[in-house]
Amino acid sequence: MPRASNRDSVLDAFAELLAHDGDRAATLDAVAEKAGVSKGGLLYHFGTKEQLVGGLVERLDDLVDEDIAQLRAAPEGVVSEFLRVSVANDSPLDRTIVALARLAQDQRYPEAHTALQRMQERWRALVAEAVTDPVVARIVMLVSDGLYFSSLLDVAAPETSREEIDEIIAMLRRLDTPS
Amino acid sequence: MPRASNRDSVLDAFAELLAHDGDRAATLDAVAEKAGVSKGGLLYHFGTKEQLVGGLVERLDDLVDEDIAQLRAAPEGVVSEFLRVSVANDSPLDRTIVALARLAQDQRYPEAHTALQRMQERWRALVAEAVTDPVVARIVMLVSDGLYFSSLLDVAAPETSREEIDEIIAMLRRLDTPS
DNA sequence: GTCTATAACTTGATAGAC
DNA sequence: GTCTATCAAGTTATAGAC
Repeated sequence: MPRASNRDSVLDAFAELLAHDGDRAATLDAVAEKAGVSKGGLLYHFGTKEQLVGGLVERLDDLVDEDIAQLRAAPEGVVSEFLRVSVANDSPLDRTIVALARLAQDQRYPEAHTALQRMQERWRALVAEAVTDPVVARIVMLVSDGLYFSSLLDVAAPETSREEIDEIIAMLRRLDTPS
Repeated sequence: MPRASNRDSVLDAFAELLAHDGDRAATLDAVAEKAGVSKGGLLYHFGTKEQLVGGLVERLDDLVDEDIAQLRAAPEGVVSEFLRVSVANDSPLDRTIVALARLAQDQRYPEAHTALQRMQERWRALVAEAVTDPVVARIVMLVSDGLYFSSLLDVAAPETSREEIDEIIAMLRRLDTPS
């Protein structure tokens, strides 16, 4: 598999425009310009906008594969790592999630919606394995969703700091292992 | 103040299209048709789309006033009522929040963004009053955000039921009053 | 593989009749 | 207050040269 191709740059530009400037800013013109190709050049790689979305969906699936593996291997435990990654950090995974979340709110791109559902379900199953109390597991998922809500709208309470996340993790862990 | 005017129907139609079908579906044409007026008629009441957004922002502010009063008066306590209301129930407030959340992701409507921030800050202050532990307060806000994230994307784990919310509330309450 | 040019359509907004 | 045109700008997509 070749790397850093023009195709990849187009996908990068698409994701970044979506995540940073919103759905409406991510026009084919804007994506082409940001990627440094012409619109015709873009449309050679992705014949329609839907195929562009499809490319992003593929990328999400791959990044989630990596993420799940990383969560399983985390020495501190699945929940801690899961919540730490959930706080917006502008990683490739983060950007891809926000980009697809923007698209998922447009009824024209159901694949974006189902891709996010797939991801959510994989996370849910993993957290359910790692946590004893199902209510705690639910809270963990909702806190993670809340963190993504924040990066989607940039509106939730003054961004969650690393220390706050640590405190939240500690409290939820205490909650799952009743003394 | 007159009620059920054409102006109100236009605002209803706008909110419903935004919340149910997304940003792109809420065109002036679609809003006018759903409200049962012509586009010219719509534009008599709201001269630009920005004024239409402004109307929704006003409505949110009013509904949040009511909501805050209701939370303060809740016999079961602020947190319980707050989280119960946060789960999607298609109330006027709920619909208005989702509608403005959709708009807030478009850089053309900063008022939508600031209106949601105002709301969030009022809720945050109220919850901070009612809860002893600041970490618990933060979790409460994030769980609420998570619930709205779910109704925004219709993607989070199989919708939260009334019973689940009750269990979550009970657990968070226990957490705030250490034995 | 990449480009320019342009077609076909949609959207927000204006003009002016009633 | 409400309506019917109509316009100007922007968007996806196609055609065809290089």
